[in-house]
Amino acid sequence: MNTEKLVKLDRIDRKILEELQRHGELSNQELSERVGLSPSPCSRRVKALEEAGIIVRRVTILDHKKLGLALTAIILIGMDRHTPERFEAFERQVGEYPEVQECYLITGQDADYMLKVVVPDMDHYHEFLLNKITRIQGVSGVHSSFVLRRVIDSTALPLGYL
Amino acid sequence: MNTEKLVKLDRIDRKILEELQRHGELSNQELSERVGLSPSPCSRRVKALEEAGIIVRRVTILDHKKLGLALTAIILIGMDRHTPERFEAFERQVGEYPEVQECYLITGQDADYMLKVVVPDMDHYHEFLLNKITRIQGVSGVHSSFVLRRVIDSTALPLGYL
DNA sequence: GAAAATTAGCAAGCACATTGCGCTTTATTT
DNA sequence: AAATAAAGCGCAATGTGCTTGCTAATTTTC
Repeated sequence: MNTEKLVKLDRIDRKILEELQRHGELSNQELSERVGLSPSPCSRRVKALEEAGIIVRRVTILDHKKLGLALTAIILIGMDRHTPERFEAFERQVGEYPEVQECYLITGQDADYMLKVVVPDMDHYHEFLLNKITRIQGVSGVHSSFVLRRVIDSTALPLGYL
Repeated sequence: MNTEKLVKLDRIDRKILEELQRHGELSNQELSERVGLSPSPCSRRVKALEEAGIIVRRVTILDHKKLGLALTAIILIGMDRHTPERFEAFERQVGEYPEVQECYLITGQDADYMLKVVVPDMDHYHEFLLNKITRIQGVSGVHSSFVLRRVIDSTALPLGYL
């Protein structure tokens, strides 16, 4: 199984992860200084963390407003029937839409899925909802909320529990 | 103002952003090949995109399961009074908690804030809710949902609208 | 259609990442 | 507790990739 949480992380590994999850642009040289190591063992540790699958990938965060993507919506979706076929079809379809940044199957009586969707404006959102979401088989209830302000928008995990 | 959406992006810029927002680890050399450019102008374009603020930052995505952070919760929170003081205090407090990955002020009658929270397990979640969230002045309603499965978990923006 | 400005490509210099190796430190075993 | 084994750090060298100046070509503007 892939459940190899046997990977032991010491204090320096945690420091490396803490730095990298916020500053992915750091050079190995600067990273090594921040964690109190010389470049070579630092490079080796990062490589090991990648191979262990703890470091999954690197991404670049873009400014949505400057790209004309001003509207972020949170959509709660309920399904009519809770069958595997319904869920599979929904997930396959939703995966085709680049507007969907996040899609989670969640607990709760109100909804089955929570989506985070990014579009230029309300017109485009309306169109997205009508032509894409509500057309998917099995979607029975849809509740939209809109993001007024991004108080916290991070990808960092809490490493204090390790 | 910072509302300089006057930044003109041609086809190559869009290609660069499309690649980088999914593959932040790409070397400039490989990126230049993918977008059909030689290394030097590619490097210059990336630098320009950074200086224009379109590229905000680079981050590293970690595997939460391998780090023993198996529980992700979606929390909808309602406030008793909709005063600026209440909101400011709430946001300041929430910003102190590393478990909170996302916090949005949202529209809707059911809730004022939506939070995405990452913790090791249900025990820790319970503790987090009791000792941290419900202790914040003004929090009146709290509704928790838990992520059963991550269907889509991306940071990529839809660049097709540009 | 001509001039100006922007941008690509080349080459060189430079910085950085990486690998091998000896040494120190930590862990293990008797 | 001593000796041996194992893991990890740092140094130095090599190789790769990034970046900057300059010329040529392309695109844009008047």
